[in-house]
Amino acid sequence: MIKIATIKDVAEKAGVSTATVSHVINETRFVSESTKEKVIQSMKELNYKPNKLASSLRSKKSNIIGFIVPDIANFFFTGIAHYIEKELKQRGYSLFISNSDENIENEKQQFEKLKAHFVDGIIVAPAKGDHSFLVDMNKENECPIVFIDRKPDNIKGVSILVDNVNGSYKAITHFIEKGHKKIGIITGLPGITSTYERLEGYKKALADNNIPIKNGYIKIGDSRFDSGYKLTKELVKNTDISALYVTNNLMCVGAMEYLNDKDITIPDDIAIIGFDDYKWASITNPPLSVISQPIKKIGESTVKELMSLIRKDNNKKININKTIRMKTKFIIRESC
Amino acid sequence: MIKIATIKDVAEKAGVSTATVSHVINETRFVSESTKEKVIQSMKELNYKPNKLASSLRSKKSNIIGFIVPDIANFFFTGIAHYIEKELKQRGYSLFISNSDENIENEKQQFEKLKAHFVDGIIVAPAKGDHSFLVDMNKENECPIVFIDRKPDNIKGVSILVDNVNGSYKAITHFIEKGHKKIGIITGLPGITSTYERLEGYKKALADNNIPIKNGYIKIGDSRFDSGYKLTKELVKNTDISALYVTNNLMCVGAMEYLNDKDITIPDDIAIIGFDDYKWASITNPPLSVISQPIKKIGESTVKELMSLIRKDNNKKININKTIRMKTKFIIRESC
DNA sequence: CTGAAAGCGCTTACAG
DNA sequence: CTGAAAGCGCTTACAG
Repeated sequence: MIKIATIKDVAEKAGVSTATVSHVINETRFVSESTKEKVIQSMKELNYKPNKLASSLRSKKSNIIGFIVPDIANFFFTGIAHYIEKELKQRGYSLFISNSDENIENEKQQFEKLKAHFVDGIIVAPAKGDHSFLVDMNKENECPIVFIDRKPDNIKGVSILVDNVNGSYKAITHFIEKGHKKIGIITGLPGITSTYERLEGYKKALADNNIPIKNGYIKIGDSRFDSGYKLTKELVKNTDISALYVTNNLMCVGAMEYLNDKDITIPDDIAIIGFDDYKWASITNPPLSVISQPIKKIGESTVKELMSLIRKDNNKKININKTIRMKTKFIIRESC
Repeated sequence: MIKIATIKDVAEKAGVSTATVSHVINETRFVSESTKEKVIQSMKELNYKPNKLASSLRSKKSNIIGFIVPDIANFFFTGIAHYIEKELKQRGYSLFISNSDENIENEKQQFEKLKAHFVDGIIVAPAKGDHSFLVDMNKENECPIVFIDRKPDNIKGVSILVDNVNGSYKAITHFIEKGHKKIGIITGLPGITSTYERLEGYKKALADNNIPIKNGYIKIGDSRFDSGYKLTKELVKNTDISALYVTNNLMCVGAMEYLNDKDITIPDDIAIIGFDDYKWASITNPPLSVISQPIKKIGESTVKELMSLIRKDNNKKININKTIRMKTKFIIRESC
């Protein structure tokens, strides 16, 4: 274990002060060419790497952005993460992703950990639950936050969401146009804005077409594969639905698996529309129609908003309340 | 922006030294009940949260583990990440995931960033390229590393891999038993051990069955959807294969999409076997046969090995060289 | 054009 | 049983 070089070592070797070394590294004040050269030379010889931790401790900046996802195994979030990371990199930031597992306690811990490391901003798809801890946090230690996919109740902030109501509306209207009247829905976790909104769109489309809303057709899932399977089974056994709308990708796979298992033909016996598009949605049996979210645009827009928050001075940030809605697209394949 | 409480504030309020507060927090030496109570009370009143950054700077420990994945949008890695995070959490660690995008320069940067934040260990699926920077890094600043999925050339360390050769062997043998002799393969990125090994298994199975290896049947991909599509097209147009083995999940989706697009029936016209199992592999047209990796076990085993490295004293770590091979499973569905 | 020095918020030998 | 103080490796007003 060789001693690792510090800024002091570099300063001594170059015969300058640590201040000068620091300014050479960060380009934070003018340094004459000749001393600059000496410093750079010394850094090379010592193989010096600035310790970011110490630097963050002092400057309260890290060039790191945190992204708290509710499910690291959900393609939707990792797809967005991919684009966020790309955008961030261009601007000199790194992205650290962590997984709350849809648990507000985990999420809170991760917020604290991230803040303790002086991340310059946090992107979060908030789990269900009371987020009032955020206002306390931000009182003490301002850190820009952007909400994504959903937003917490009663908390101001900027959110990048999708036109969930309209997305559902398009799907259900399509079913109706095809003659369906008995349309089931499997929603995501309750207590999340996107769940609520997607259900709203379903109800609105039915109401606008004078089709009564039947509670038996509405199933509340947990966004995982298994509940998609199980709830589809319940709908098939207990109701006479001819169409099914599943508002989350993993549950939709579960739904299709059940229908395939039971040799229920899609779309002839039951038509189906899912949420979120993926490469594999084209090769399912039959190819799946979906309401698709613009993950690239979501990623880009998220970074853009975050950057503008980071650049603003602290006083202005607290009261920003802004919701951006991105457009969903209805991709019709063969399942409906 | 309220002033955030520090350990000094707590110490003053409680009428003790910062040393005592620190020891109460970390339980690092005995503190009498009465003073302990005073300290805890003061912490509560001030809503004190220890600054982990400062603590890490001093103690060189963070309770954070870094995970560098080569593709954040690949279900295989995020599936593993899910289990790693779960295991780590039980042991009091947090997981920060970052994405190298199969680029060694990115990976190196992320290593540095992670180390600069005194992560207690790093898990990495190394990108293609020269990893000698790792030995320099570890000379200066020892940090346990576990390699996963692949391992870098000429670098000692512990690796959690899968029996790739055998996995391929099983797939190809199955094809041969079904009467196939013209078997194509699409591999992942060159320069990665798993790619090499999976190709080896393919060649070995052919050789053991006295089937000549034809270079025209071997296509080198880049692990992404598009190359799966494109290379399948090339194989179909330029060769007479009756079976296709795709050694990566995203490329396999591309391959199936091409075959479906061209109405080439699976498995009658061309049989297909993929790598990695997913929920959606059961609902493709037809359901996909795959060589499945035990992602849960991989995650668990990775954390176990990492923990034992963290606990060992530094001198012993450097020379550890150990490879663990997990078993793949051949899941036969209807595509072969 | 550059330096001396305080300070970020902790931990930890040393001392009693 | 506890404290005074050095120090982790940086940044940054202040001063000249």
